[in-house]
Amino acid sequence: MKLITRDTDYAIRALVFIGRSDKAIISVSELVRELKIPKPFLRKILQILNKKNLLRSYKGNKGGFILKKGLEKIFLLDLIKIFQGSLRLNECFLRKSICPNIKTCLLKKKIDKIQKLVTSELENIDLKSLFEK
Amino acid sequence: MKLITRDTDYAIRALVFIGRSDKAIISVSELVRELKIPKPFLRKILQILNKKNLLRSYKGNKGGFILKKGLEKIFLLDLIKIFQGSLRLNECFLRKSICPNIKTCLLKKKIDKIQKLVTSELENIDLKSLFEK
DNA sequence: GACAAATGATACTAACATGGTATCATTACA
DNA sequence: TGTAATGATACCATGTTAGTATCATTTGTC
Repeated sequence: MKLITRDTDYAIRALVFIGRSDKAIISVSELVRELKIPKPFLRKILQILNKKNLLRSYKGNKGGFILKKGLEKIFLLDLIKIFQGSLRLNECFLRKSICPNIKTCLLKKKIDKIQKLVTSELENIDLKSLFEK
Repeated sequence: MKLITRDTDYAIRALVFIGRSDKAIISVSELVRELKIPKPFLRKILQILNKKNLLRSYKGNKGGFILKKGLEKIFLLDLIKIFQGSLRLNECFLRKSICPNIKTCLLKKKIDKIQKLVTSELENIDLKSLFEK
């Protein structure tokens, strides 16, 4: 089981690189040189981040991306939601018709508790904290 | 992201049913009637549980399975390990040659902490606790 | 002993998710 | 006007999950 998939991971690294750079605009080509991520894949990821309002893009020659908000305002949970869908650890496999106690199912409740734990951790990790001790 | 896959889920339900039954031996056919799980799939799951020493099997007519240890001694983490491999939330995607700070990577450390949290929860949930308030 | 009903072993398959490519259109700086 | 960038979108490869199919073996019951 993975908590973070590859696209989320790449997104983190790209955002952190952009945020820490002193250049105004960073292009995908530049990111690829630094981060060794396949270019078309990274492009796709940045396009998504652009649509989700974490980046702003500039088209045309000398174009690229800038952060739309500070790294300290971007949280791991945001990125996981974007690339992996909302965190729902507690989905039940048995339909209501089969499992009569879906409302009271203790397994569901216990997993729900774990999910709350994980979520509360992830929503407090911002990207800035990933490179500052 | 799923914390528990379908085979783990089915295994839980089958084990709990066997453990709560007052019959001596439970066959797959019986379980299928009660739990509405596809028979060949459930057979495969029980064969694995047998090999992993959670069940003991009896072949032949009137055969079936019994628990090899009490439900209070079977923990969620055991089953997750059997069907989903060991829980490793913190695997890193970038090779050492690319990511120089693999040893000090803060992301890895933070996810490691979450993994410890989740593990310590899962290893304390036994199957008996799933139907006793 | 024969039959039926069970598990053991194992190979196969279908569907979905993940990780990535490829291509063409559009934009904008120099 | 050329070139280097992003936008949009369709496609593809691989792995994992979920499930089937089949044949062999065992064992209780008549």
